[in-house]
Amino acid sequence: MSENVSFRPVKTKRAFEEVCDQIRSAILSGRLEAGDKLPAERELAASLQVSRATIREAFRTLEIAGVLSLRKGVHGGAVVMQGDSKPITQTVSDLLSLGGLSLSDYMEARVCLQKEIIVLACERGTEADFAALEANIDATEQLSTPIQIEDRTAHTMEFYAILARATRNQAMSILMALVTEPLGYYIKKIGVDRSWNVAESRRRFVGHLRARNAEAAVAEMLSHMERLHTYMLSRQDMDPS
Amino acid sequence: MSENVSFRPVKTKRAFEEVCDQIRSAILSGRLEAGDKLPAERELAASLQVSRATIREAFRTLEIAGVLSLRKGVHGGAVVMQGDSKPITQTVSDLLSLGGLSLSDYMEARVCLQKEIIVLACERGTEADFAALEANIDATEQLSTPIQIEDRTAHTMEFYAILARATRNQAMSILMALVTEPLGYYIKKIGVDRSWNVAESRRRFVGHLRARNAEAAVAEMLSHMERLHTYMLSRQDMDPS
DNA sequence: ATGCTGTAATGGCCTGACCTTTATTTGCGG
DNA sequence: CCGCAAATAAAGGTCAGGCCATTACAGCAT
Repeated sequence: MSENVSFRPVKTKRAFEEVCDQIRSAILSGRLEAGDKLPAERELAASLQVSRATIREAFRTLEIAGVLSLRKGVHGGAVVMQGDSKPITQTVSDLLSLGGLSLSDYMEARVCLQKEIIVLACERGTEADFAALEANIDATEQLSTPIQIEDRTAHTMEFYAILARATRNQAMSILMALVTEPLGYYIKKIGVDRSWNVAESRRRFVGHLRARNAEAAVAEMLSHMERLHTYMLSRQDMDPS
Repeated sequence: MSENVSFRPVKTKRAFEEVCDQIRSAILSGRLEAGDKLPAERELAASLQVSRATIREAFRTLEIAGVLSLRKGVHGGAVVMQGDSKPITQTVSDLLSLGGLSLSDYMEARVCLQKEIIVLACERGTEADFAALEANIDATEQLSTPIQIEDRTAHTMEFYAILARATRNQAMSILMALVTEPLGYYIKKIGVDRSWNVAESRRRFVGHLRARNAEAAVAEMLSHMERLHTYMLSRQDMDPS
């Protein structure tokens, strides 16, 4: 049974990682919670007997992970954040730009997830949600000039965020953000399909939601996604122009 | 129309963020790609006219994000990684421990996602996939002592990873990892339900997959998840003992 | 009250040094 | 000539100490 002895990979832990772990475990154990302020860099460095640079690298790590927020000035410092889903989308964006994910896989996953979200949104969405969706469509329609493409993209992403919020499930919102965020990346890369007005499709979509007709809403979304996918595939090997 | 002027939030960009952006845009534009090695810290510091500490903070940021890998020693340095989904799961873990996500929301999202994955796995899974799942079940069954709980958890997570791989969609694998990873967190926190043998349920599940019977597989998974959810709810306010 | 100014605390950044790890090169002995 | 050990060099990891920029607040003047 000598194979059964569980060796674990050698990892010479770097000092700043040790600091990270201590802070993370303090949060896990409840000794620290959202809103709490950590000691100043200089104090922590002294009490943990490491240099300030090490503390800073640890803080940086936790800041990027969305665990801490660093503020300057007197009475500033490192405070424990509420959970934040932004770091996740940055990570997904990195994954895409590194080619770890193909367009087809991404689109398929997006469709699958949205199907589930639509079903939940149909069950639980309120009139306020639907009105917010329509207001978003109206606002998006106003932004038609090429210069406003960034604002327009932001609005489109907001549309999906509102839809996800209608599920009343925060995990769904995070997953939706995850699969929506790459949109910005692709739009920057290959532009938008200006030959088609999506507002009309979205209005029909919201209509189906309001009628609690999940099947029709899914179908509407599917046709939109297929069109989008085709367009993207046709341009994915082109340079941004 | 003075409201239409698009002000943007003041963000005094920190030096290390500027460095990060330059590296990221180098990757985006293709001037850097997976496997490439960046200049040494001291060189980069000189050429960007910032201090080495700033370069290090930038590298740290990108390392946490899974973009770079730092290696010591001569001929070490920062190399651009392939896309890696590990950083994402760490982020999700942080989100959970910060209370940004409730158990119920998490479980519901997990069920929704797995439904879609099961459908795809039923369509595309090969006999090799099913055999791998069964081998995993066998291996998990061997690990029954309390001491082996960590290995057991690892095997369980591997089970879901294999299942996701059967979809032949990498995005699905990432999403699956995302919703599976918190399992380890919860198991550490509230322990496992030892009163029930999951192996049997999993074997039935694989049987349904092999028969390409997605409906039955989903039903089997649902009953497992409901049991798990009930158990977790009943213990989520207890201390780990 | 209002508004300005000074001051202290804190993160952001810099310089320069030394330690640790790692791969190569050197050199000695067989 | 070969092989292994010791020296070397290059790179990340850490440390120490300092200055700058930002911020909040107290106290003063209007």
